[in-house]
Amino acid sequence: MKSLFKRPPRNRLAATRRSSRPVHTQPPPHPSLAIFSRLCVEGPFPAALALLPDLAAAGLRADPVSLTRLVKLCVRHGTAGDGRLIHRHVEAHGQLSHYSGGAGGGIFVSNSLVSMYAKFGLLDDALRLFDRMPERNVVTWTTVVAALANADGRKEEALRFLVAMWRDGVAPNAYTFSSVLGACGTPGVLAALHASTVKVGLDSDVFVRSSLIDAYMKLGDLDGGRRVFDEMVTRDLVVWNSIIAGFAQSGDGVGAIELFMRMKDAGFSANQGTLTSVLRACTGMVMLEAGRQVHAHVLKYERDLILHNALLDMYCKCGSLEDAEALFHRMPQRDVISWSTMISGLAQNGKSAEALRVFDLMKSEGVAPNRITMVGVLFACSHAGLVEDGWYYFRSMKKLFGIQPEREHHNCMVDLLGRAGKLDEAVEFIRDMNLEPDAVIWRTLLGACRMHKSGNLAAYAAREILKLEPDDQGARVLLSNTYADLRQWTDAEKSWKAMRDRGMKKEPGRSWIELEKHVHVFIAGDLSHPCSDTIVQELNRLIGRISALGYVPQTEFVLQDLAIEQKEDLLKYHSEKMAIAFGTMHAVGGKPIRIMKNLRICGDCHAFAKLVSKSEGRMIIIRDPVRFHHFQDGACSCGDYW
DNA sequence: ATAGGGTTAG
Repeated sequence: MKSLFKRPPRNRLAATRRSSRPVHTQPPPHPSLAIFSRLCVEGPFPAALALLPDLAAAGLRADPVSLTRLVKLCVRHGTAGDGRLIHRHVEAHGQLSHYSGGAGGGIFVSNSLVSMYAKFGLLDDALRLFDRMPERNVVTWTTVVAALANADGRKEEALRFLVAMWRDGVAPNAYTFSSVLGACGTPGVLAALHASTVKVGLDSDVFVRSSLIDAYMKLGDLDGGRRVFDEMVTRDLVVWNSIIAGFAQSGDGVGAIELFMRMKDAGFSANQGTLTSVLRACTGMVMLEAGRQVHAHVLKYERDLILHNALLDMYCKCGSLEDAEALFHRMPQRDVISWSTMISGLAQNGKSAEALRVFDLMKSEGVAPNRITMVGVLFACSHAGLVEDGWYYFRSMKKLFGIQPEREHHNCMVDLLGRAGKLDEAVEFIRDMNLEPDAVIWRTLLGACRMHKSGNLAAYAAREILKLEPDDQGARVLLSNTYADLRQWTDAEKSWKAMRDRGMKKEPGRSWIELEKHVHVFIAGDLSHPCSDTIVQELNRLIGRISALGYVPQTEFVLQDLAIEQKEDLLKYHSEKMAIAFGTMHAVGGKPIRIMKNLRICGDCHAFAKLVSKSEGRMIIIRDPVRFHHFQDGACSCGDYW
């Protein structure tokens, strides 16, 4: 150590040759600085922090290594105030340039301060310091780019900073690319950035790859993500997690689970992130049994809230409220998402009163609701016909919780009023709201009109939808049928022609059912399932049994112009009926039959399921895109109100 | 001194 402070013997060749680095002359540090440095290494750290203002007042500069170490400690302990204190020392007497210049490791200090501000979410402070720095290197730029890419609503800025750094002559590295790829808002930008990574030879970096996969998937380009994944030779766990998450999030639960199996074959074991995505895949496919298996692995991670929330949601969306509630009460911590999940889960499963009780409990525990919580609360009101409560929550959410009602909340209100048969009020609500109504709102109104058989208003809503989305086939079909019902044949003919001209095809109804951890898909009118013959036999048997209970096919649910026999045939092979028949054929023990479908259940299938639950003495649970139907002993949890 | 993957609604 001592030699550091001695001038090197200039005239002795051996000595100069031995040291490859130039040796600087340095005076011994001021005693206060020496104490400060020691405190930064050995602690107590508050004492080191307390010393900073005195050092600055005495015009003394703390050494960069110690300061950087202190900044890191502030980040670790979450003490942003202390971070600011260090920043003040750095800026005292105009010394910022010393702590952000290239030589002597000074820039490490400023970079760590920028990073500190970013980690505390104090982005504007980070940017202010960034602007004041006389020099910036790739780390400085990357820190800011990453912070902007991760903050919501500032993705374009992240891209602008990337361009600016490029122009400033600082080349992005793998850190920069892996951060900025998440900020791509369009396929074009992503393609350009992907090309850049190739050009600078960084596209084989695993961090860059996993970000690429994630970016493609988030933009809905599953094939793009898959291509990057397939091209990889060495994958790590995060890469696997990225692709699995991408599939799970885009609704391909089967694909996600297949990849998960491959991941295990490749010798990786799941971590919390993997399990969360696998649970989401199970949730999407209503794979309760598979989800339960995952639950066994979740037990190791008792403190992981995200994972537990995913598990909770899986039980809710698989219609198993007993499991959901048991888990909810056992969870060591609960955050807004846990509460929101439970509230929506109860509401969707027809337990609105309980959902509102849980909401009260949430408030009494001091957890602040967010806008998604309020969607669940309003949903609960609307599906229980609690018009007054709904109005109350809608009107007071701003004042009570500081949440401004947005589009989704207005939509809930239209649903609330419409469902309750207050169609005029719903229309009035749409007219008076401060937002321009979109197709979603009109579709909600349309649903209410159908429920309450209000033909004229339905046609009005359908026309509004078609103004905004001319290809909405549901609205088009409904409009044609309304005209037909009203015997307005010219209009009906015009509407049918419009459909033919657009070559519109109805999205086929699909139902999924899990059997022994495999998912079987049924498509309306498609008899290509390997067991189709026996399924048709079983369907006939069920129809025979429920006919005795009064079942008559309700052909008005076929929105096509066909002969009655053809309509009956179409009805008979609705996907959920086939799935129910498949379920009753393979029924074991007293387990409910669980089915998920992509469209909302039609009135005929609803009646069918109710009667089958009675004739077969078995519970049937059907999840449609919006809510659940628990059929038991001839009745449904939705109270025939959906 | 800088980086990638996971949860609620519609």
